[in-house]
Parts: sequence; structure tokens; C-alpha cells
Amino acid sequence: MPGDFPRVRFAPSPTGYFHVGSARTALFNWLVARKSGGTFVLRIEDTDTERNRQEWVEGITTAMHWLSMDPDEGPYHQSDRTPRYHRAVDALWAGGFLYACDCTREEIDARNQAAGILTPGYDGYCRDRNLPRRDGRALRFRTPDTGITTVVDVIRGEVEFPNSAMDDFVAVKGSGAPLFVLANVVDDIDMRISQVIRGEDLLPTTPKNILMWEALASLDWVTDGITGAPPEPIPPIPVFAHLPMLVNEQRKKLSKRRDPVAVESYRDQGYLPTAFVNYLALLGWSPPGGEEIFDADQLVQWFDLADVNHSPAFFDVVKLTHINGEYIRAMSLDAFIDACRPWLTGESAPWPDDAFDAEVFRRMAPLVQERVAVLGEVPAMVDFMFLDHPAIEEDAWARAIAGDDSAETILAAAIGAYEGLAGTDWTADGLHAATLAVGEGVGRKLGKAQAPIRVAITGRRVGPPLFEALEVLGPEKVLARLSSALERLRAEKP
RNA sequence: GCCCCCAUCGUCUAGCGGCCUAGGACGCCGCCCUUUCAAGGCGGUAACACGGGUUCGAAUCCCGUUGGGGGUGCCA
Repeated sequence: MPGDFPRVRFAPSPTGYFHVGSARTALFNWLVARKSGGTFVLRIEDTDTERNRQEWVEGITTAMHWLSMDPDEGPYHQSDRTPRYHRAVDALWAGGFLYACDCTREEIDARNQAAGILTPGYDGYCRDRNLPRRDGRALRFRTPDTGITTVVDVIRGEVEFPNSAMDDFVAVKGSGAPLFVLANVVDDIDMRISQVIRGEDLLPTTPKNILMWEALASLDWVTDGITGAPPEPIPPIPVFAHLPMLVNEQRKKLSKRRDPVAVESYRDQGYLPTAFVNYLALLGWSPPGGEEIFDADQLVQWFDLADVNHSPAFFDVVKLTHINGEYIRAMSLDAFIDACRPWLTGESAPWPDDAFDAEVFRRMAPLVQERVAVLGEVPAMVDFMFLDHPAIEEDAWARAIAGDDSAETILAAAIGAYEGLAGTDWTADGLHAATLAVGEGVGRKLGKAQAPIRVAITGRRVGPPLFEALEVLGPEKVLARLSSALERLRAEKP
């Protein structure tokens, strides 16, 4: 029920593609809303005009839709709300919570260095200079010198921050543009957010949020009724929940530069949204019964923020892939075929569109389904079906044909045996029996005997079961490829 | 430097004082099945960071150490 409490929000900054860490944060917010009948708000934090672009906003909503986590409200854009922030700034200024500052970063660093202080923070130089507000001067928030600010966190309990360690942070740029903490808090107030669920990297800024919230509350401000409800007094400070970081193998926060973090790229590789959500949920949380595979309904039913772990979790693509494989194998044949479609036609297919035969694929699909872990692997499993002359991998040729003394005999014998089958018993069983006999002729079990044939036909050493594939491919192509391989082999012989 | 968070197999985790000679899953190894590869079945490898307490009893509670991470922007 949109409008109902609790009200949670996912507030990404559109500075790139959709990050898996963001997806996890969005998921946990979405879960809390679904679990409790609350409202899931999407807010775009685009106050940094230098780094934000509209296309990234579309990327976020598209990816959220793909994961079935559409917001109940929004997206709201901070860039649409600047007048509102200016009102907040005026109120804070009038209340004495802000002061103007014209220090540059260089000046601050120089002073700190001269004083022999290694602390990179602001030294409070302008605190009592009573500089008037003027274009070009930043506005800093005056933080208390003493006391403690306590963050109430559902996951971590009460976390205490000494105010003395907090410097006077910039709330408004010299240009007059609001900065993160200010916009964030004003929005959470106006949108009546009751629970803030976000990454642990934001935990250290939370006391600033709280101080800002308290300042605004002391000004007897009113909300602007953005939700459609009538304006009312400032709501209480939200309860927080800081989710453990998602890290790479080096145990460092996932970075856009070094780690594969784009949700879009997982989609393009053929990961299923259901499997992706399933895996994401397993990072920092596990269901009471210990199940590892579950659907969204079960997840909503079992999920509880209080059960979320405290420690960082490695985003393990190997395990994600395993889970994706489980999902693929659990699909009905029709669903699998349907899901494969994007990889079978158009640019992502290694064959021309008119070479693709849906009926042929349907016959191969059950064999393919249990052999792939991501949909992107499908084309390579069946390309020999749709390519007139599938390329033979060099390594496969070298190992299974050129490097096998019996290959020539096997290929020749297979041609003879298969010719006899054409038109009479061209079935997987018939081909199986014939190949078995060919193998016996050179003293080989089927496993070894089929290798040169497989490579000659498919170009690869691994693939779907051979005889089923040969049956579907038909005698004409099979015999042609065997002959051509045999010719090449003889031609290459010294 | 300062502030904050975290600490069970390689990885994700179960464990919330006795049920733990620590369970599951992924990975890895071996065997079975087998037409390659998968899938499946069976088995194996592998962890409570360290030191003090508290307690009849500690992976579980407290303190410290060490280690890791995050923050410390006129980014979010």
C-alpha cells in the first residue's frame, strides 16, 4: 500500500551503470517494504551535476525492473527540488547552524601541516569569523564540540560517535548547491522516510545526518507534503540499518574500475534475474531453515533485517553461476527455450538469422539445458547445427584428430558405417551401435572412438551428446563433414 | 593521524553458554554412472585469529592484542 509505513527508500546516485552493491541495497529495502506492507521509494540523488547523466537514471530503473524491484513511489529527483533545499538552508542559517567559509582545500591542508597536525579534517578557521553569506562562500555546518551522537542501527545496535571527532562539514557549496547530507536529510524528512537502509560505508556520515535532522527539527519546520499527505511536523529520526559491504577477493569494497559490478553485464551474460536476486539475498543473510534456493515469495516471508550479518561478504561469481545453473535446470523446456531466444538470433548469435531453425533447437534444448550455467553459453553448444561450416578449434583438431593415429581409420570407418544407416536407421540408437562397432575395429571403447567424429562434426571436443546431435543434423551434413575432415587430415599428412 | 565497523572451512554461511569430536552450500579432490562435457549419486579435504577473564561449562558473554575493512571532499 503506497503511502503506508514503514517508508524506505533506495537513493542511488546516477554516476554509472547499476552496481551490484546498489542492487543488494535496493533489494533489502524492497524486502522490508514487501515484508511489512510499507512503501518503497526510489530517489535519484543527482545533486552533483558534473557526474550525473540521464542515461544512468534509465539504467537504474531498467535494472530494477529486470530484478522485479520496481519502486512504489518515484523516482524523485533531487535536481527537481533545489528550491526546497534553499528554504532549508535559509532556515538553518537563520537558526545559526551554518557559517560561511572561504577556505580552500589547499589553505586548510597548509594550516594543518604548519600546526603539525596530521588530521586531514577542517580546522574550524572560519567558525567565528562571522563572514556574511556571499556567492562563492561555502556554508559549513557547526558540529558540537562535545557530547556523543548515537546511531540506532537495527543490524549493529547503538553506535556512538564522539562529536569532537566530527568536523564542520560543508553543507552548501560556494555555488549555493546543496551537498549530500543536506539534500539527503531534507528529502528523508519530506518523504517521511522511517527507516534508512544503506551500505555500511555510510555509517560514518550518519551522525552528521542525525545532527542535521535535529537542527531542522529544532527550527519547527514542516514537511512539504511531497507524498501527497498534508504537511506535518518533522517526523522522528529514522531507524538505520547499515548493510555489510560487498567486497572483492582482496576484501576491498567492490570498485567500478576493477571489479565486474555492472548488473547489466550479468544480464547480458545470461544470468537470470530470479537467480541473481536469490544469490544477492544470500550475501549477508541466510534463511532460518538454511535453504539456498528460494523464490521471491519465500524470501519476503523469511526475511528479517535483524538477521543480517555484520561482516563483509565476497561477491562470488562462481557461486552465483552455480545457482544460476540450478535455476536453468529447474525451468520447463518451454521456459528455457523462451529464455534462450535473445542469444539465438540477432547480433549475439554466431550464425545468420535465416540459418537458425527453431525446431532443430527445440530438439537439442533438453540436452543443452542441463549443460549450461548461464544462457550465454548456449550458442556455442549448438552452433554446429546452424553453421554450414563450423570452424574446427585448432586445439581440438590437434588433439583428437591430427594427434591420434587411429583417427583416419575411425573417420573412414564411420563414413562407411553411417552411409549404410542413411535412409534406413538414422537414429541416435543406430548411430550409437554403428560407432560402437567402429570403435571395436580399432580396439577402442566408445568414449575414445567418438572423439575424432565429434571434432569433425562439431569442431569442438565437448558438446551435447553426439548421437542425438547427429540424428538431428542428418546424414548429408554429417557425411560431408566427416569427408572433409578426412580429406584435410590426409592432405596434412607428411 | 583520528573516528567507526568487522573477525567460524579458500568462499557464502549455521551456531545466539551445554544438543559442537562445529552443520550446510560453493569450490577443490576421489569414486560411481557414462558417448565427450555436464547433470546426478557417494565419499573426502578444510574453520571457531591470538591472549586474558566471567562461568561448573564458551565458537557463543566481557576486556585487550593482532589482522582486515570503511570513513575522514565545495563526491554520494
